[in-house]
Formats: sequence, structure tokens, C-alpha cells
Amino acid sequence: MKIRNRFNAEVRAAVGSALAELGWQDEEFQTEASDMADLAVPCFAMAKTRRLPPKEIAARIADKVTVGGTVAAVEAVNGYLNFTIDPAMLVESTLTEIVERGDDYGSLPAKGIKINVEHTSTNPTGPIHVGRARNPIIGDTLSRCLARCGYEVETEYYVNDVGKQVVILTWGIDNIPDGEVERKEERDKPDHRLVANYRHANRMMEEDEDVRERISEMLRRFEAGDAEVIGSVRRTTELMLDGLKETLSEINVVLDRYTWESDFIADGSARDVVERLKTSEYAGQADDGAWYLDLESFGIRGKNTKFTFTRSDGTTLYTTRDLAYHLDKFRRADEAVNVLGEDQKLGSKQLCSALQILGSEKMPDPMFYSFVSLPEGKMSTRRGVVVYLDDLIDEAVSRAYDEIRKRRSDLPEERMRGIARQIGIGAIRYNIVRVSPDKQLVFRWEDALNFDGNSGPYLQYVHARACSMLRKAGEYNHDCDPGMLTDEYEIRLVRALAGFEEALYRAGEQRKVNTIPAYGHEVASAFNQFYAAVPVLAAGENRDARLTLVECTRTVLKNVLDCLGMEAPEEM
RNA sequence: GGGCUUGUGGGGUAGUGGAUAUCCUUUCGGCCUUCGGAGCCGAACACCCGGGUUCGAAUCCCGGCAAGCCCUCCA
Repeated sequence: MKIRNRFNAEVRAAVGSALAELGWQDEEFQTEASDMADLAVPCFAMAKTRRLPPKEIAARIADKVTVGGTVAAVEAVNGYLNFTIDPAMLVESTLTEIVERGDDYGSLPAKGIKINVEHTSTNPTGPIHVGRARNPIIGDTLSRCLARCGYEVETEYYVNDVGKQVVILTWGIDNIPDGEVERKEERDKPDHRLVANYRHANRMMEEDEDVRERISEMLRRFEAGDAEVIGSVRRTTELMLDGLKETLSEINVVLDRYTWESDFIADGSARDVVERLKTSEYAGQADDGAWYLDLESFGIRGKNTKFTFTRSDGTTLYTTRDLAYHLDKFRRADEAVNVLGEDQKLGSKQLCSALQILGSEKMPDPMFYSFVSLPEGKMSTRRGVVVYLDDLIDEAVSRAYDEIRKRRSDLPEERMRGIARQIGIGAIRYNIVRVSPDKQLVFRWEDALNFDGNSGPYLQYVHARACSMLRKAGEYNHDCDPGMLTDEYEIRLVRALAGFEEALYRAGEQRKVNTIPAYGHEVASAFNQFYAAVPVLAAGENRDARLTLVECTRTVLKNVLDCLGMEAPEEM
């Protein structure tokens, strides 16, 4: 990517000296990305001080600009200066770099910064549903992009093994005889088996006063630190988590670390937070003894600006333990990103205020996503109105299998199944991550299973196509000679390949993971156009250079797919 | 009641001060004597409404309208 940086610098220098020549050296100017040029300079701001029409300004500057180096041309259009990068230099520099760096192309050198990405952290009371699936997919994609941006990344799941919900679950497992649990056709997987107990226990609690009392008693023992109850809750949570991990690994999400909420009670750090907060000037105590912080001066608005951090009996709350957790996290990492549902927005703001009060110099950087709903409304585990991620995976894989069978009867059964899995899962991940996280998403089967156009399989298809050509080509020599790649489709494809580093920057540093699928589609589409327009295997003297371009496209697509947590099948 | 977020062709979506508004899907028309048609080419169709700021607004400000989320001694 040295070429683009050099080009940007040379454009600035060229405009600067042109302005000097006109006696306008005081003028400020900016450069911007553009569809019409490799780099553009708008001249509207100068129109005011120079008292000339922008078109005239642009024309006069263009007249004085001397092209050279990476700058091939300048043109004044509609009050803009449009600069063109030297295509030969772009081709040679980009292809040489991709060939040399391979899988590493686009990555930045290590920054020496440890960044922690907390994601998923769903309540371990049932299987992951499609609504929540946005979390691991966004979190994992971000983590992969950050790693390529040079960060040392650790991913982490915060396990909520404390509180009413997990106690209800545990009670339901320990007290409802297996035969009595009302079951649908659940798959043989711990999270699916156990959620039936959870639902059943919830229903019993609603209908039966005695059950309600027994669960309350269990909760009281839990909060009093009863080792037996805490231990049994921990065990059911672990069981449930095994099921969740299995699903996550199906979609290529593997987390580095699991941190248990109950540990912050056990090691006394949550208590510690309470004691420190009590001494703060924002702290107050309700008549019945509950402690709170008044966060009105921190910009918290609404009916209630109070942030309660102990119950009236002095026990800690979720938010208190979350504070202890964040202090712990900051001891292990330089930066922390939290991928959270939009319902956590206020809580996250309160958390940050409390951290500020505690004197923490680090703050988590939250990334929120809107919930996915069904056309018929909100998803709910308790009501059973859900599409489980496991079911979506099965459906997508089976659709992919049908497609592959239609066109590749030559492949052995086992191979078809393997590829179907890669494609089905790719379709899911791509489809979920392609939409900006703050946009609400309505889950529709026909979108989730889309294999055409702006889809995961489209990217994978182009990768497979490139692989197929390289297979057929046999031996060839790398050739990055720009004289051999002068077709407009070739140049356009190279321009797309050269944009990878910038795409990673947007996705990682600017936290816009949804731009990676768009970038991948741009590359894939440029390749398909090149493919339709330019012969490769029968290309005569251009053959080596074109094969090199195909190989470079394949490399970039493979890297993009890796960022998206998708497989790069060599045939499909 | 208050706060946060979103509103772009028929459906979905990119774009946070700049040019002729991106891409997918859909519909219609074309492309299989070329290396994989999960493809390519062409056409149609859009910035929620009303004010304001600015040389210039999809983008910023104010006021509406609509959708989602939040305002637990829940997690």
C-alpha cells in the first residue's frame, strides 16, 4: 500500500506548488475519495476568497499542476480537480506486494496494543437464536479485522451464572423428573434439551405458589453464598455453555476466554467496588438501605437518574459485578470493546460513569447492534417464538447441498456435504454482518438463504472460479509487468485489490464491520467482469501476467473471507 | 413524559457537508463456438415530511411523523 500513500502525498505536493505559482499559497485545500477519480480536490471553498467561480479556480490550478511520479493526470471538472494514479505503477506495485505477502497482504505490523473484545455473552438459559446471532458474528468479524490491523486481540465471553434466570433453570433441571418435561422435537444438544426444563420451570412458577416459594428459597441461598447451590448453578451453566460453544464453533466462532460472573462475588472484588462507591460524592442511600449513585450530572436523563449498586440487604447487583469485571479486564488489556445489544445502551453509559467515579482511566468502547426480529414480531426464548441459530444453520447447509448436487454430480457425497457446510455457513455470516449494526433487521428466510448477488456464496464462487483457472493453468511464472495488463477491466480489478488495507482500516479502527462484505463484493464483481471480458488461459504473451492477476485476486478474496470467518472452498 | 437509534427505488442496502446518489434483489430485454451461468451486459424505479444554516444538505440544526430499544433493589 505504499503506492497509495505516495500518490496521496504527491497530489498534495502538486496542488501546493500550483497554488504557490498562482500566488494563492495561503489557500487551504482538502483531498477526498471519489468515484470519478483516484483522488479529488474540491475547489469551492477557494471560490469565496478568490472571488472566482469554482470551475475557473479548478481550471487555473489544473493548468499549473505538473504531473509526474505516481500522478498520471489531472483534470478540472465541475469545480473539482480530479487526479489519476499512474495505472502502470499501481499494477506493478500492487501485484508485487500481493505475491510477496500472500495471506499477510493488507495486514499492518504489530502495534503492541492488547485489545479485548467481549462478545456474545448471551444468558446461558437457552440456545442461541437468530436475534442474538448478530453478536458473535459482529464480534468475531471485528476481532479478525483488528488482528489484521496489528492489534493483539483477545476475545472473551462473560458468563452470567448469577441471578434469577439461571437459578430457575437449575431448579428446573434438578426438580422436574425427565419424563414430565414438556418437549417438542428438540435436537440432541444440551442447550436445546435444557431450555425445555427452563420453559417448564417458568410455567410451573407462574401457576404454582409453592414452586415460586421453593425457587425464591434457592435464590436466597444462592445470594447468601451457599456453596452447594452456587456449585449446582455453575454446573448447569457449564452444561448449557457446552451447547452454545458447539453452535458457535459451527459458525467458526471460537472465543479465547470465558469469565464467570460468580467469580467476582467469590473473590470479593464486587464487594470492594461497593465499598469504594459508597465513599463517592455521588453516592446516596435509600430509606430501606439500598445504595445508589445519582448520575444526573453525568448526562443521564429520564424518570430516574439513580443507578442502584446494592440491594436493601446489601447484596450486589449485576451492574456492580460488571464494574468489578471491567476493572479486571482493564488489568489484562490496553483497550476493551464490548459488543452489546441496543438494550444495554443506558446500562453501558451508567457503567462508564461509575468507572469514572472509581477513577478508572480506561473506558470500554461499546458497539451496539439492533435486534433482529421476525416478520411476526419480537423473538422470545421463554415464549418459544424463535428461530434458533442451529435450525438456520441446518436449513442453509441443506439448501447449499441441493444447489451443489444440481451442478456437481461428479463430486463424492462426502465432499459435497463438506462444501455445503462451508457455503451454508458463509451465507449466514455474510448476510448478518453485511448490514450496519445500528439498523434493525427483520429476519426473512429468503434473505438469509440468498446465494446470489450480494451474498457469501458469490464471494466463494469467485474464489473457486479463480482456483479452477489456476488448477487448469498448471505451471506459470509470476509476471507483474504492467505492460502486460493494460485492459480497463484489468486495471479496475487491480484498483479493487489495492483497496484492501483501507477496507480493513474502516472495519477495524472505525468499527464498521459491515463494510467488509461490501468490499469483498466489489472485488468479486470486478473479477467476474474481467473474467467475462478478458481471456486468460488462451492469452498468449499476456498469459503469465493474467494468471498472476487471477492468483492475486484469489489471495485477496481468501483474506477477505478469512476476515468474515468464512471458508474459501477451492471448488463448489 | 424523557433519552438513545433508525427512516434512501416495489423490497433490502452503501454513503455523515460536495459532482450524474452505491450495490443487491425484483421486473423487462439481451449473452451459453471461451477459462465454472451461484455468472456477464442493458433498461426501469429512491434520499419520511416541514422549516433553517451553507457557495453547496441524503448528510448539520430545529420542529413533526413512523419504527426499534431503554428509563428494575432484573441479568
